[in-house]
Amino acid sequence: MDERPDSPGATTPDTPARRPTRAETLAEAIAAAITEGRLAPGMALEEERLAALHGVSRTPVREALRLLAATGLIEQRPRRGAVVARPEPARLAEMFQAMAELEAVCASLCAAAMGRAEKAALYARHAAMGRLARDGAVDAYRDANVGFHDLLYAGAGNRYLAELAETTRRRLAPFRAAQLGGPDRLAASHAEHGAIVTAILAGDGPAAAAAVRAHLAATEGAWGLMAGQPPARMG
Amino acid sequence: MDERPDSPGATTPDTPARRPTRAETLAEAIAAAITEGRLAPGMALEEERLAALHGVSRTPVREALRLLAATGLIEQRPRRGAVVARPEPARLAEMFQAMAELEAVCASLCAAAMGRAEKAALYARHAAMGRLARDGAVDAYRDANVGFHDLLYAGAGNRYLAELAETTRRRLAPFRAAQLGGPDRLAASHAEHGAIVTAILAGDGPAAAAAVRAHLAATEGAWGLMAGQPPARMG
DNA sequence: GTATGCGCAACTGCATGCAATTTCGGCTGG
DNA sequence: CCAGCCGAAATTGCATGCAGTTGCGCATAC
Repeated sequence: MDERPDSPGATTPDTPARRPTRAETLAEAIAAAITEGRLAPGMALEEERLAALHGVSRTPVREALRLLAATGLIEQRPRRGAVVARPEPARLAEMFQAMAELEAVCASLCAAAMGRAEKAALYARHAAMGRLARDGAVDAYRDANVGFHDLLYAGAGNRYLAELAETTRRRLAPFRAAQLGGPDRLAASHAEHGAIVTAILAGDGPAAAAAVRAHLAATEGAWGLMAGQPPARMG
Repeated sequence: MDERPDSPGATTPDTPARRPTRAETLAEAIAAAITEGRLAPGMALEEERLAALHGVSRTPVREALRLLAATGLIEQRPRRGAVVARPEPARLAEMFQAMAELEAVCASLCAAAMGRAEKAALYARHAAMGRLARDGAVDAYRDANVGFHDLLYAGAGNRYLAELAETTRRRLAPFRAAQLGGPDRLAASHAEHGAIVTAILAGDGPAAAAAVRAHLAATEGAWGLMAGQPPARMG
C-alpha cells in the first residue's frame, strides 16, 4: 500500500494542502478493508500485526483503532484487544430500520428542497439505471445504485443527516450478502426507485418517504443479514 | 444479560468495560466538560496541559482526543492541535433539523411499539412535569425533560436510533442557550409534550411525529443557537 | 478421562524521548 | 508605521520501552 519509510526526497506525493496523519490513513485503510469484506466481522485486530503490515509503530495504530471504535466499525474490549464489530442480529435489524428511516427522511426533504437541476440529475440517473437493469448489468447497477442513494442524501440539503445515513450504511456494509442477486430483483429495485423518483419529482414528501421504506423493506431480504461466523485470526 | 445502567454509555453501544482505560475515562471527562459548558466551543485543547491536569501522560490524552474527534465533539486539525467543535450556524441548523427528524421517527415508532407499561410511564412523567411547570420549577423541569425525551428514545424499541438521537443532542448541547427561559415557555413546552403524549397513547404515529416536529421547532428559537466567540485558551 | 492449579508467552496500557512542523517574538527594510 | 522575514520556543506526530494483565498450555491431582 502506501510505502513511505521516512526516506529523503519526496516528502508526500499526495495533497500538500491537508496532509493526513498516519492514524487517519490507517483508519481509512482498515475501514475500507472491513467494508469490503477483507476483514470479516469478529476478526481480531492485533496492534503489532497491523503496525508491521502498514510499516508503522503501534502508536498510530492504536489511535486509528480508537477512531474506528468510535465510528462503530470495530469493538474494543479493554486489555482484550479489538475485533471487527459483529452486532447481534437484533441490532442489525435495528440499524437497518434506522437506515430506512434516515433515507425516508432524506427523500421527504428532497421532495421539498430539490431544485430543477437536481431533480433532472436524479431522473437521469434513474433512467440510466433502467437501461442497466434491462441489460442485466448487475455490477454496474450496484455501483450506480450507490450513486443514486448518494443523490438522495445530497438532495436533502442536510449534510449532517447525510453523514448519519452514510455512516449507518457503512456499518451495515460488512453484512450485506449478495444483494441484487437476480435480474428479477434488479427490475424490482428499479421499479421501486421509480416510485421514489416520481414522488420526489411531484414534490410529495410523504409518498417519497413511503416509497423509500418500501424499497428498503424489499431490499432487506436481499441483504441476507448474515449471522456471522465464529471469531477468526487476522490474515 | 447483565445490564448496568449506572455507567453512561459514552460512545459505544454497550459498555463491557468493567475497568475502563485512562483514555476512555478522559474522553468522558472532557466530553462532560464540553457539554456542560466548562470548555467553550473554539477552545484549544493542548495535550500536555490536559495530561498534566488529569495526571497522566500524553498518550492516553491523544487517544481520548481521537475518540472525541470521531464523536464530533472536537475537531482535530493535523499538526495544529484540537479545538472544541464550533460548527457554523448553517450546520447547527442542520443538526437541529436532523435531531427533530430523529425524535419524530422515535415518537412515530413509540406510537406503534410502546406497551401498556411504557405508555403509563410516559404519561406519569408527563403528568409530573405538568406539576413542575405549574410550580415554575425550571431546573427540575429541565432535568425531567431530558428523561422525557429519553423515554421517547427508549420506547421506540430501536437502540441504534436512540444512540443517533442522543449523540446529536450531545453535540448540540454546548450551543443550547438558556432554554425554557420563562414560565410561559415552560407551559408551552408542557402543552407541546401533551400533544406528543396524546398521539402516542392513541397509537397515531404520524400525529406523534408531527407533534414532535412542532415541539422542536418551537424549542429551536429558545435554544438560541449561539454563534460562538473567538477561540480562547483553555483554563 | 476430567477438573484444577501453575507458569509462561503474548498482548495491551501507558510513559518517555526524539524529530518535524507550526507559531510567535523580534528584526530589518520599505 | 506597516509588511515581510528569520530564528527560537512551543506543540504535535511517532517510535520505543517497560509494567500489568489476560489467556493458554501443561503438568498434576482426583
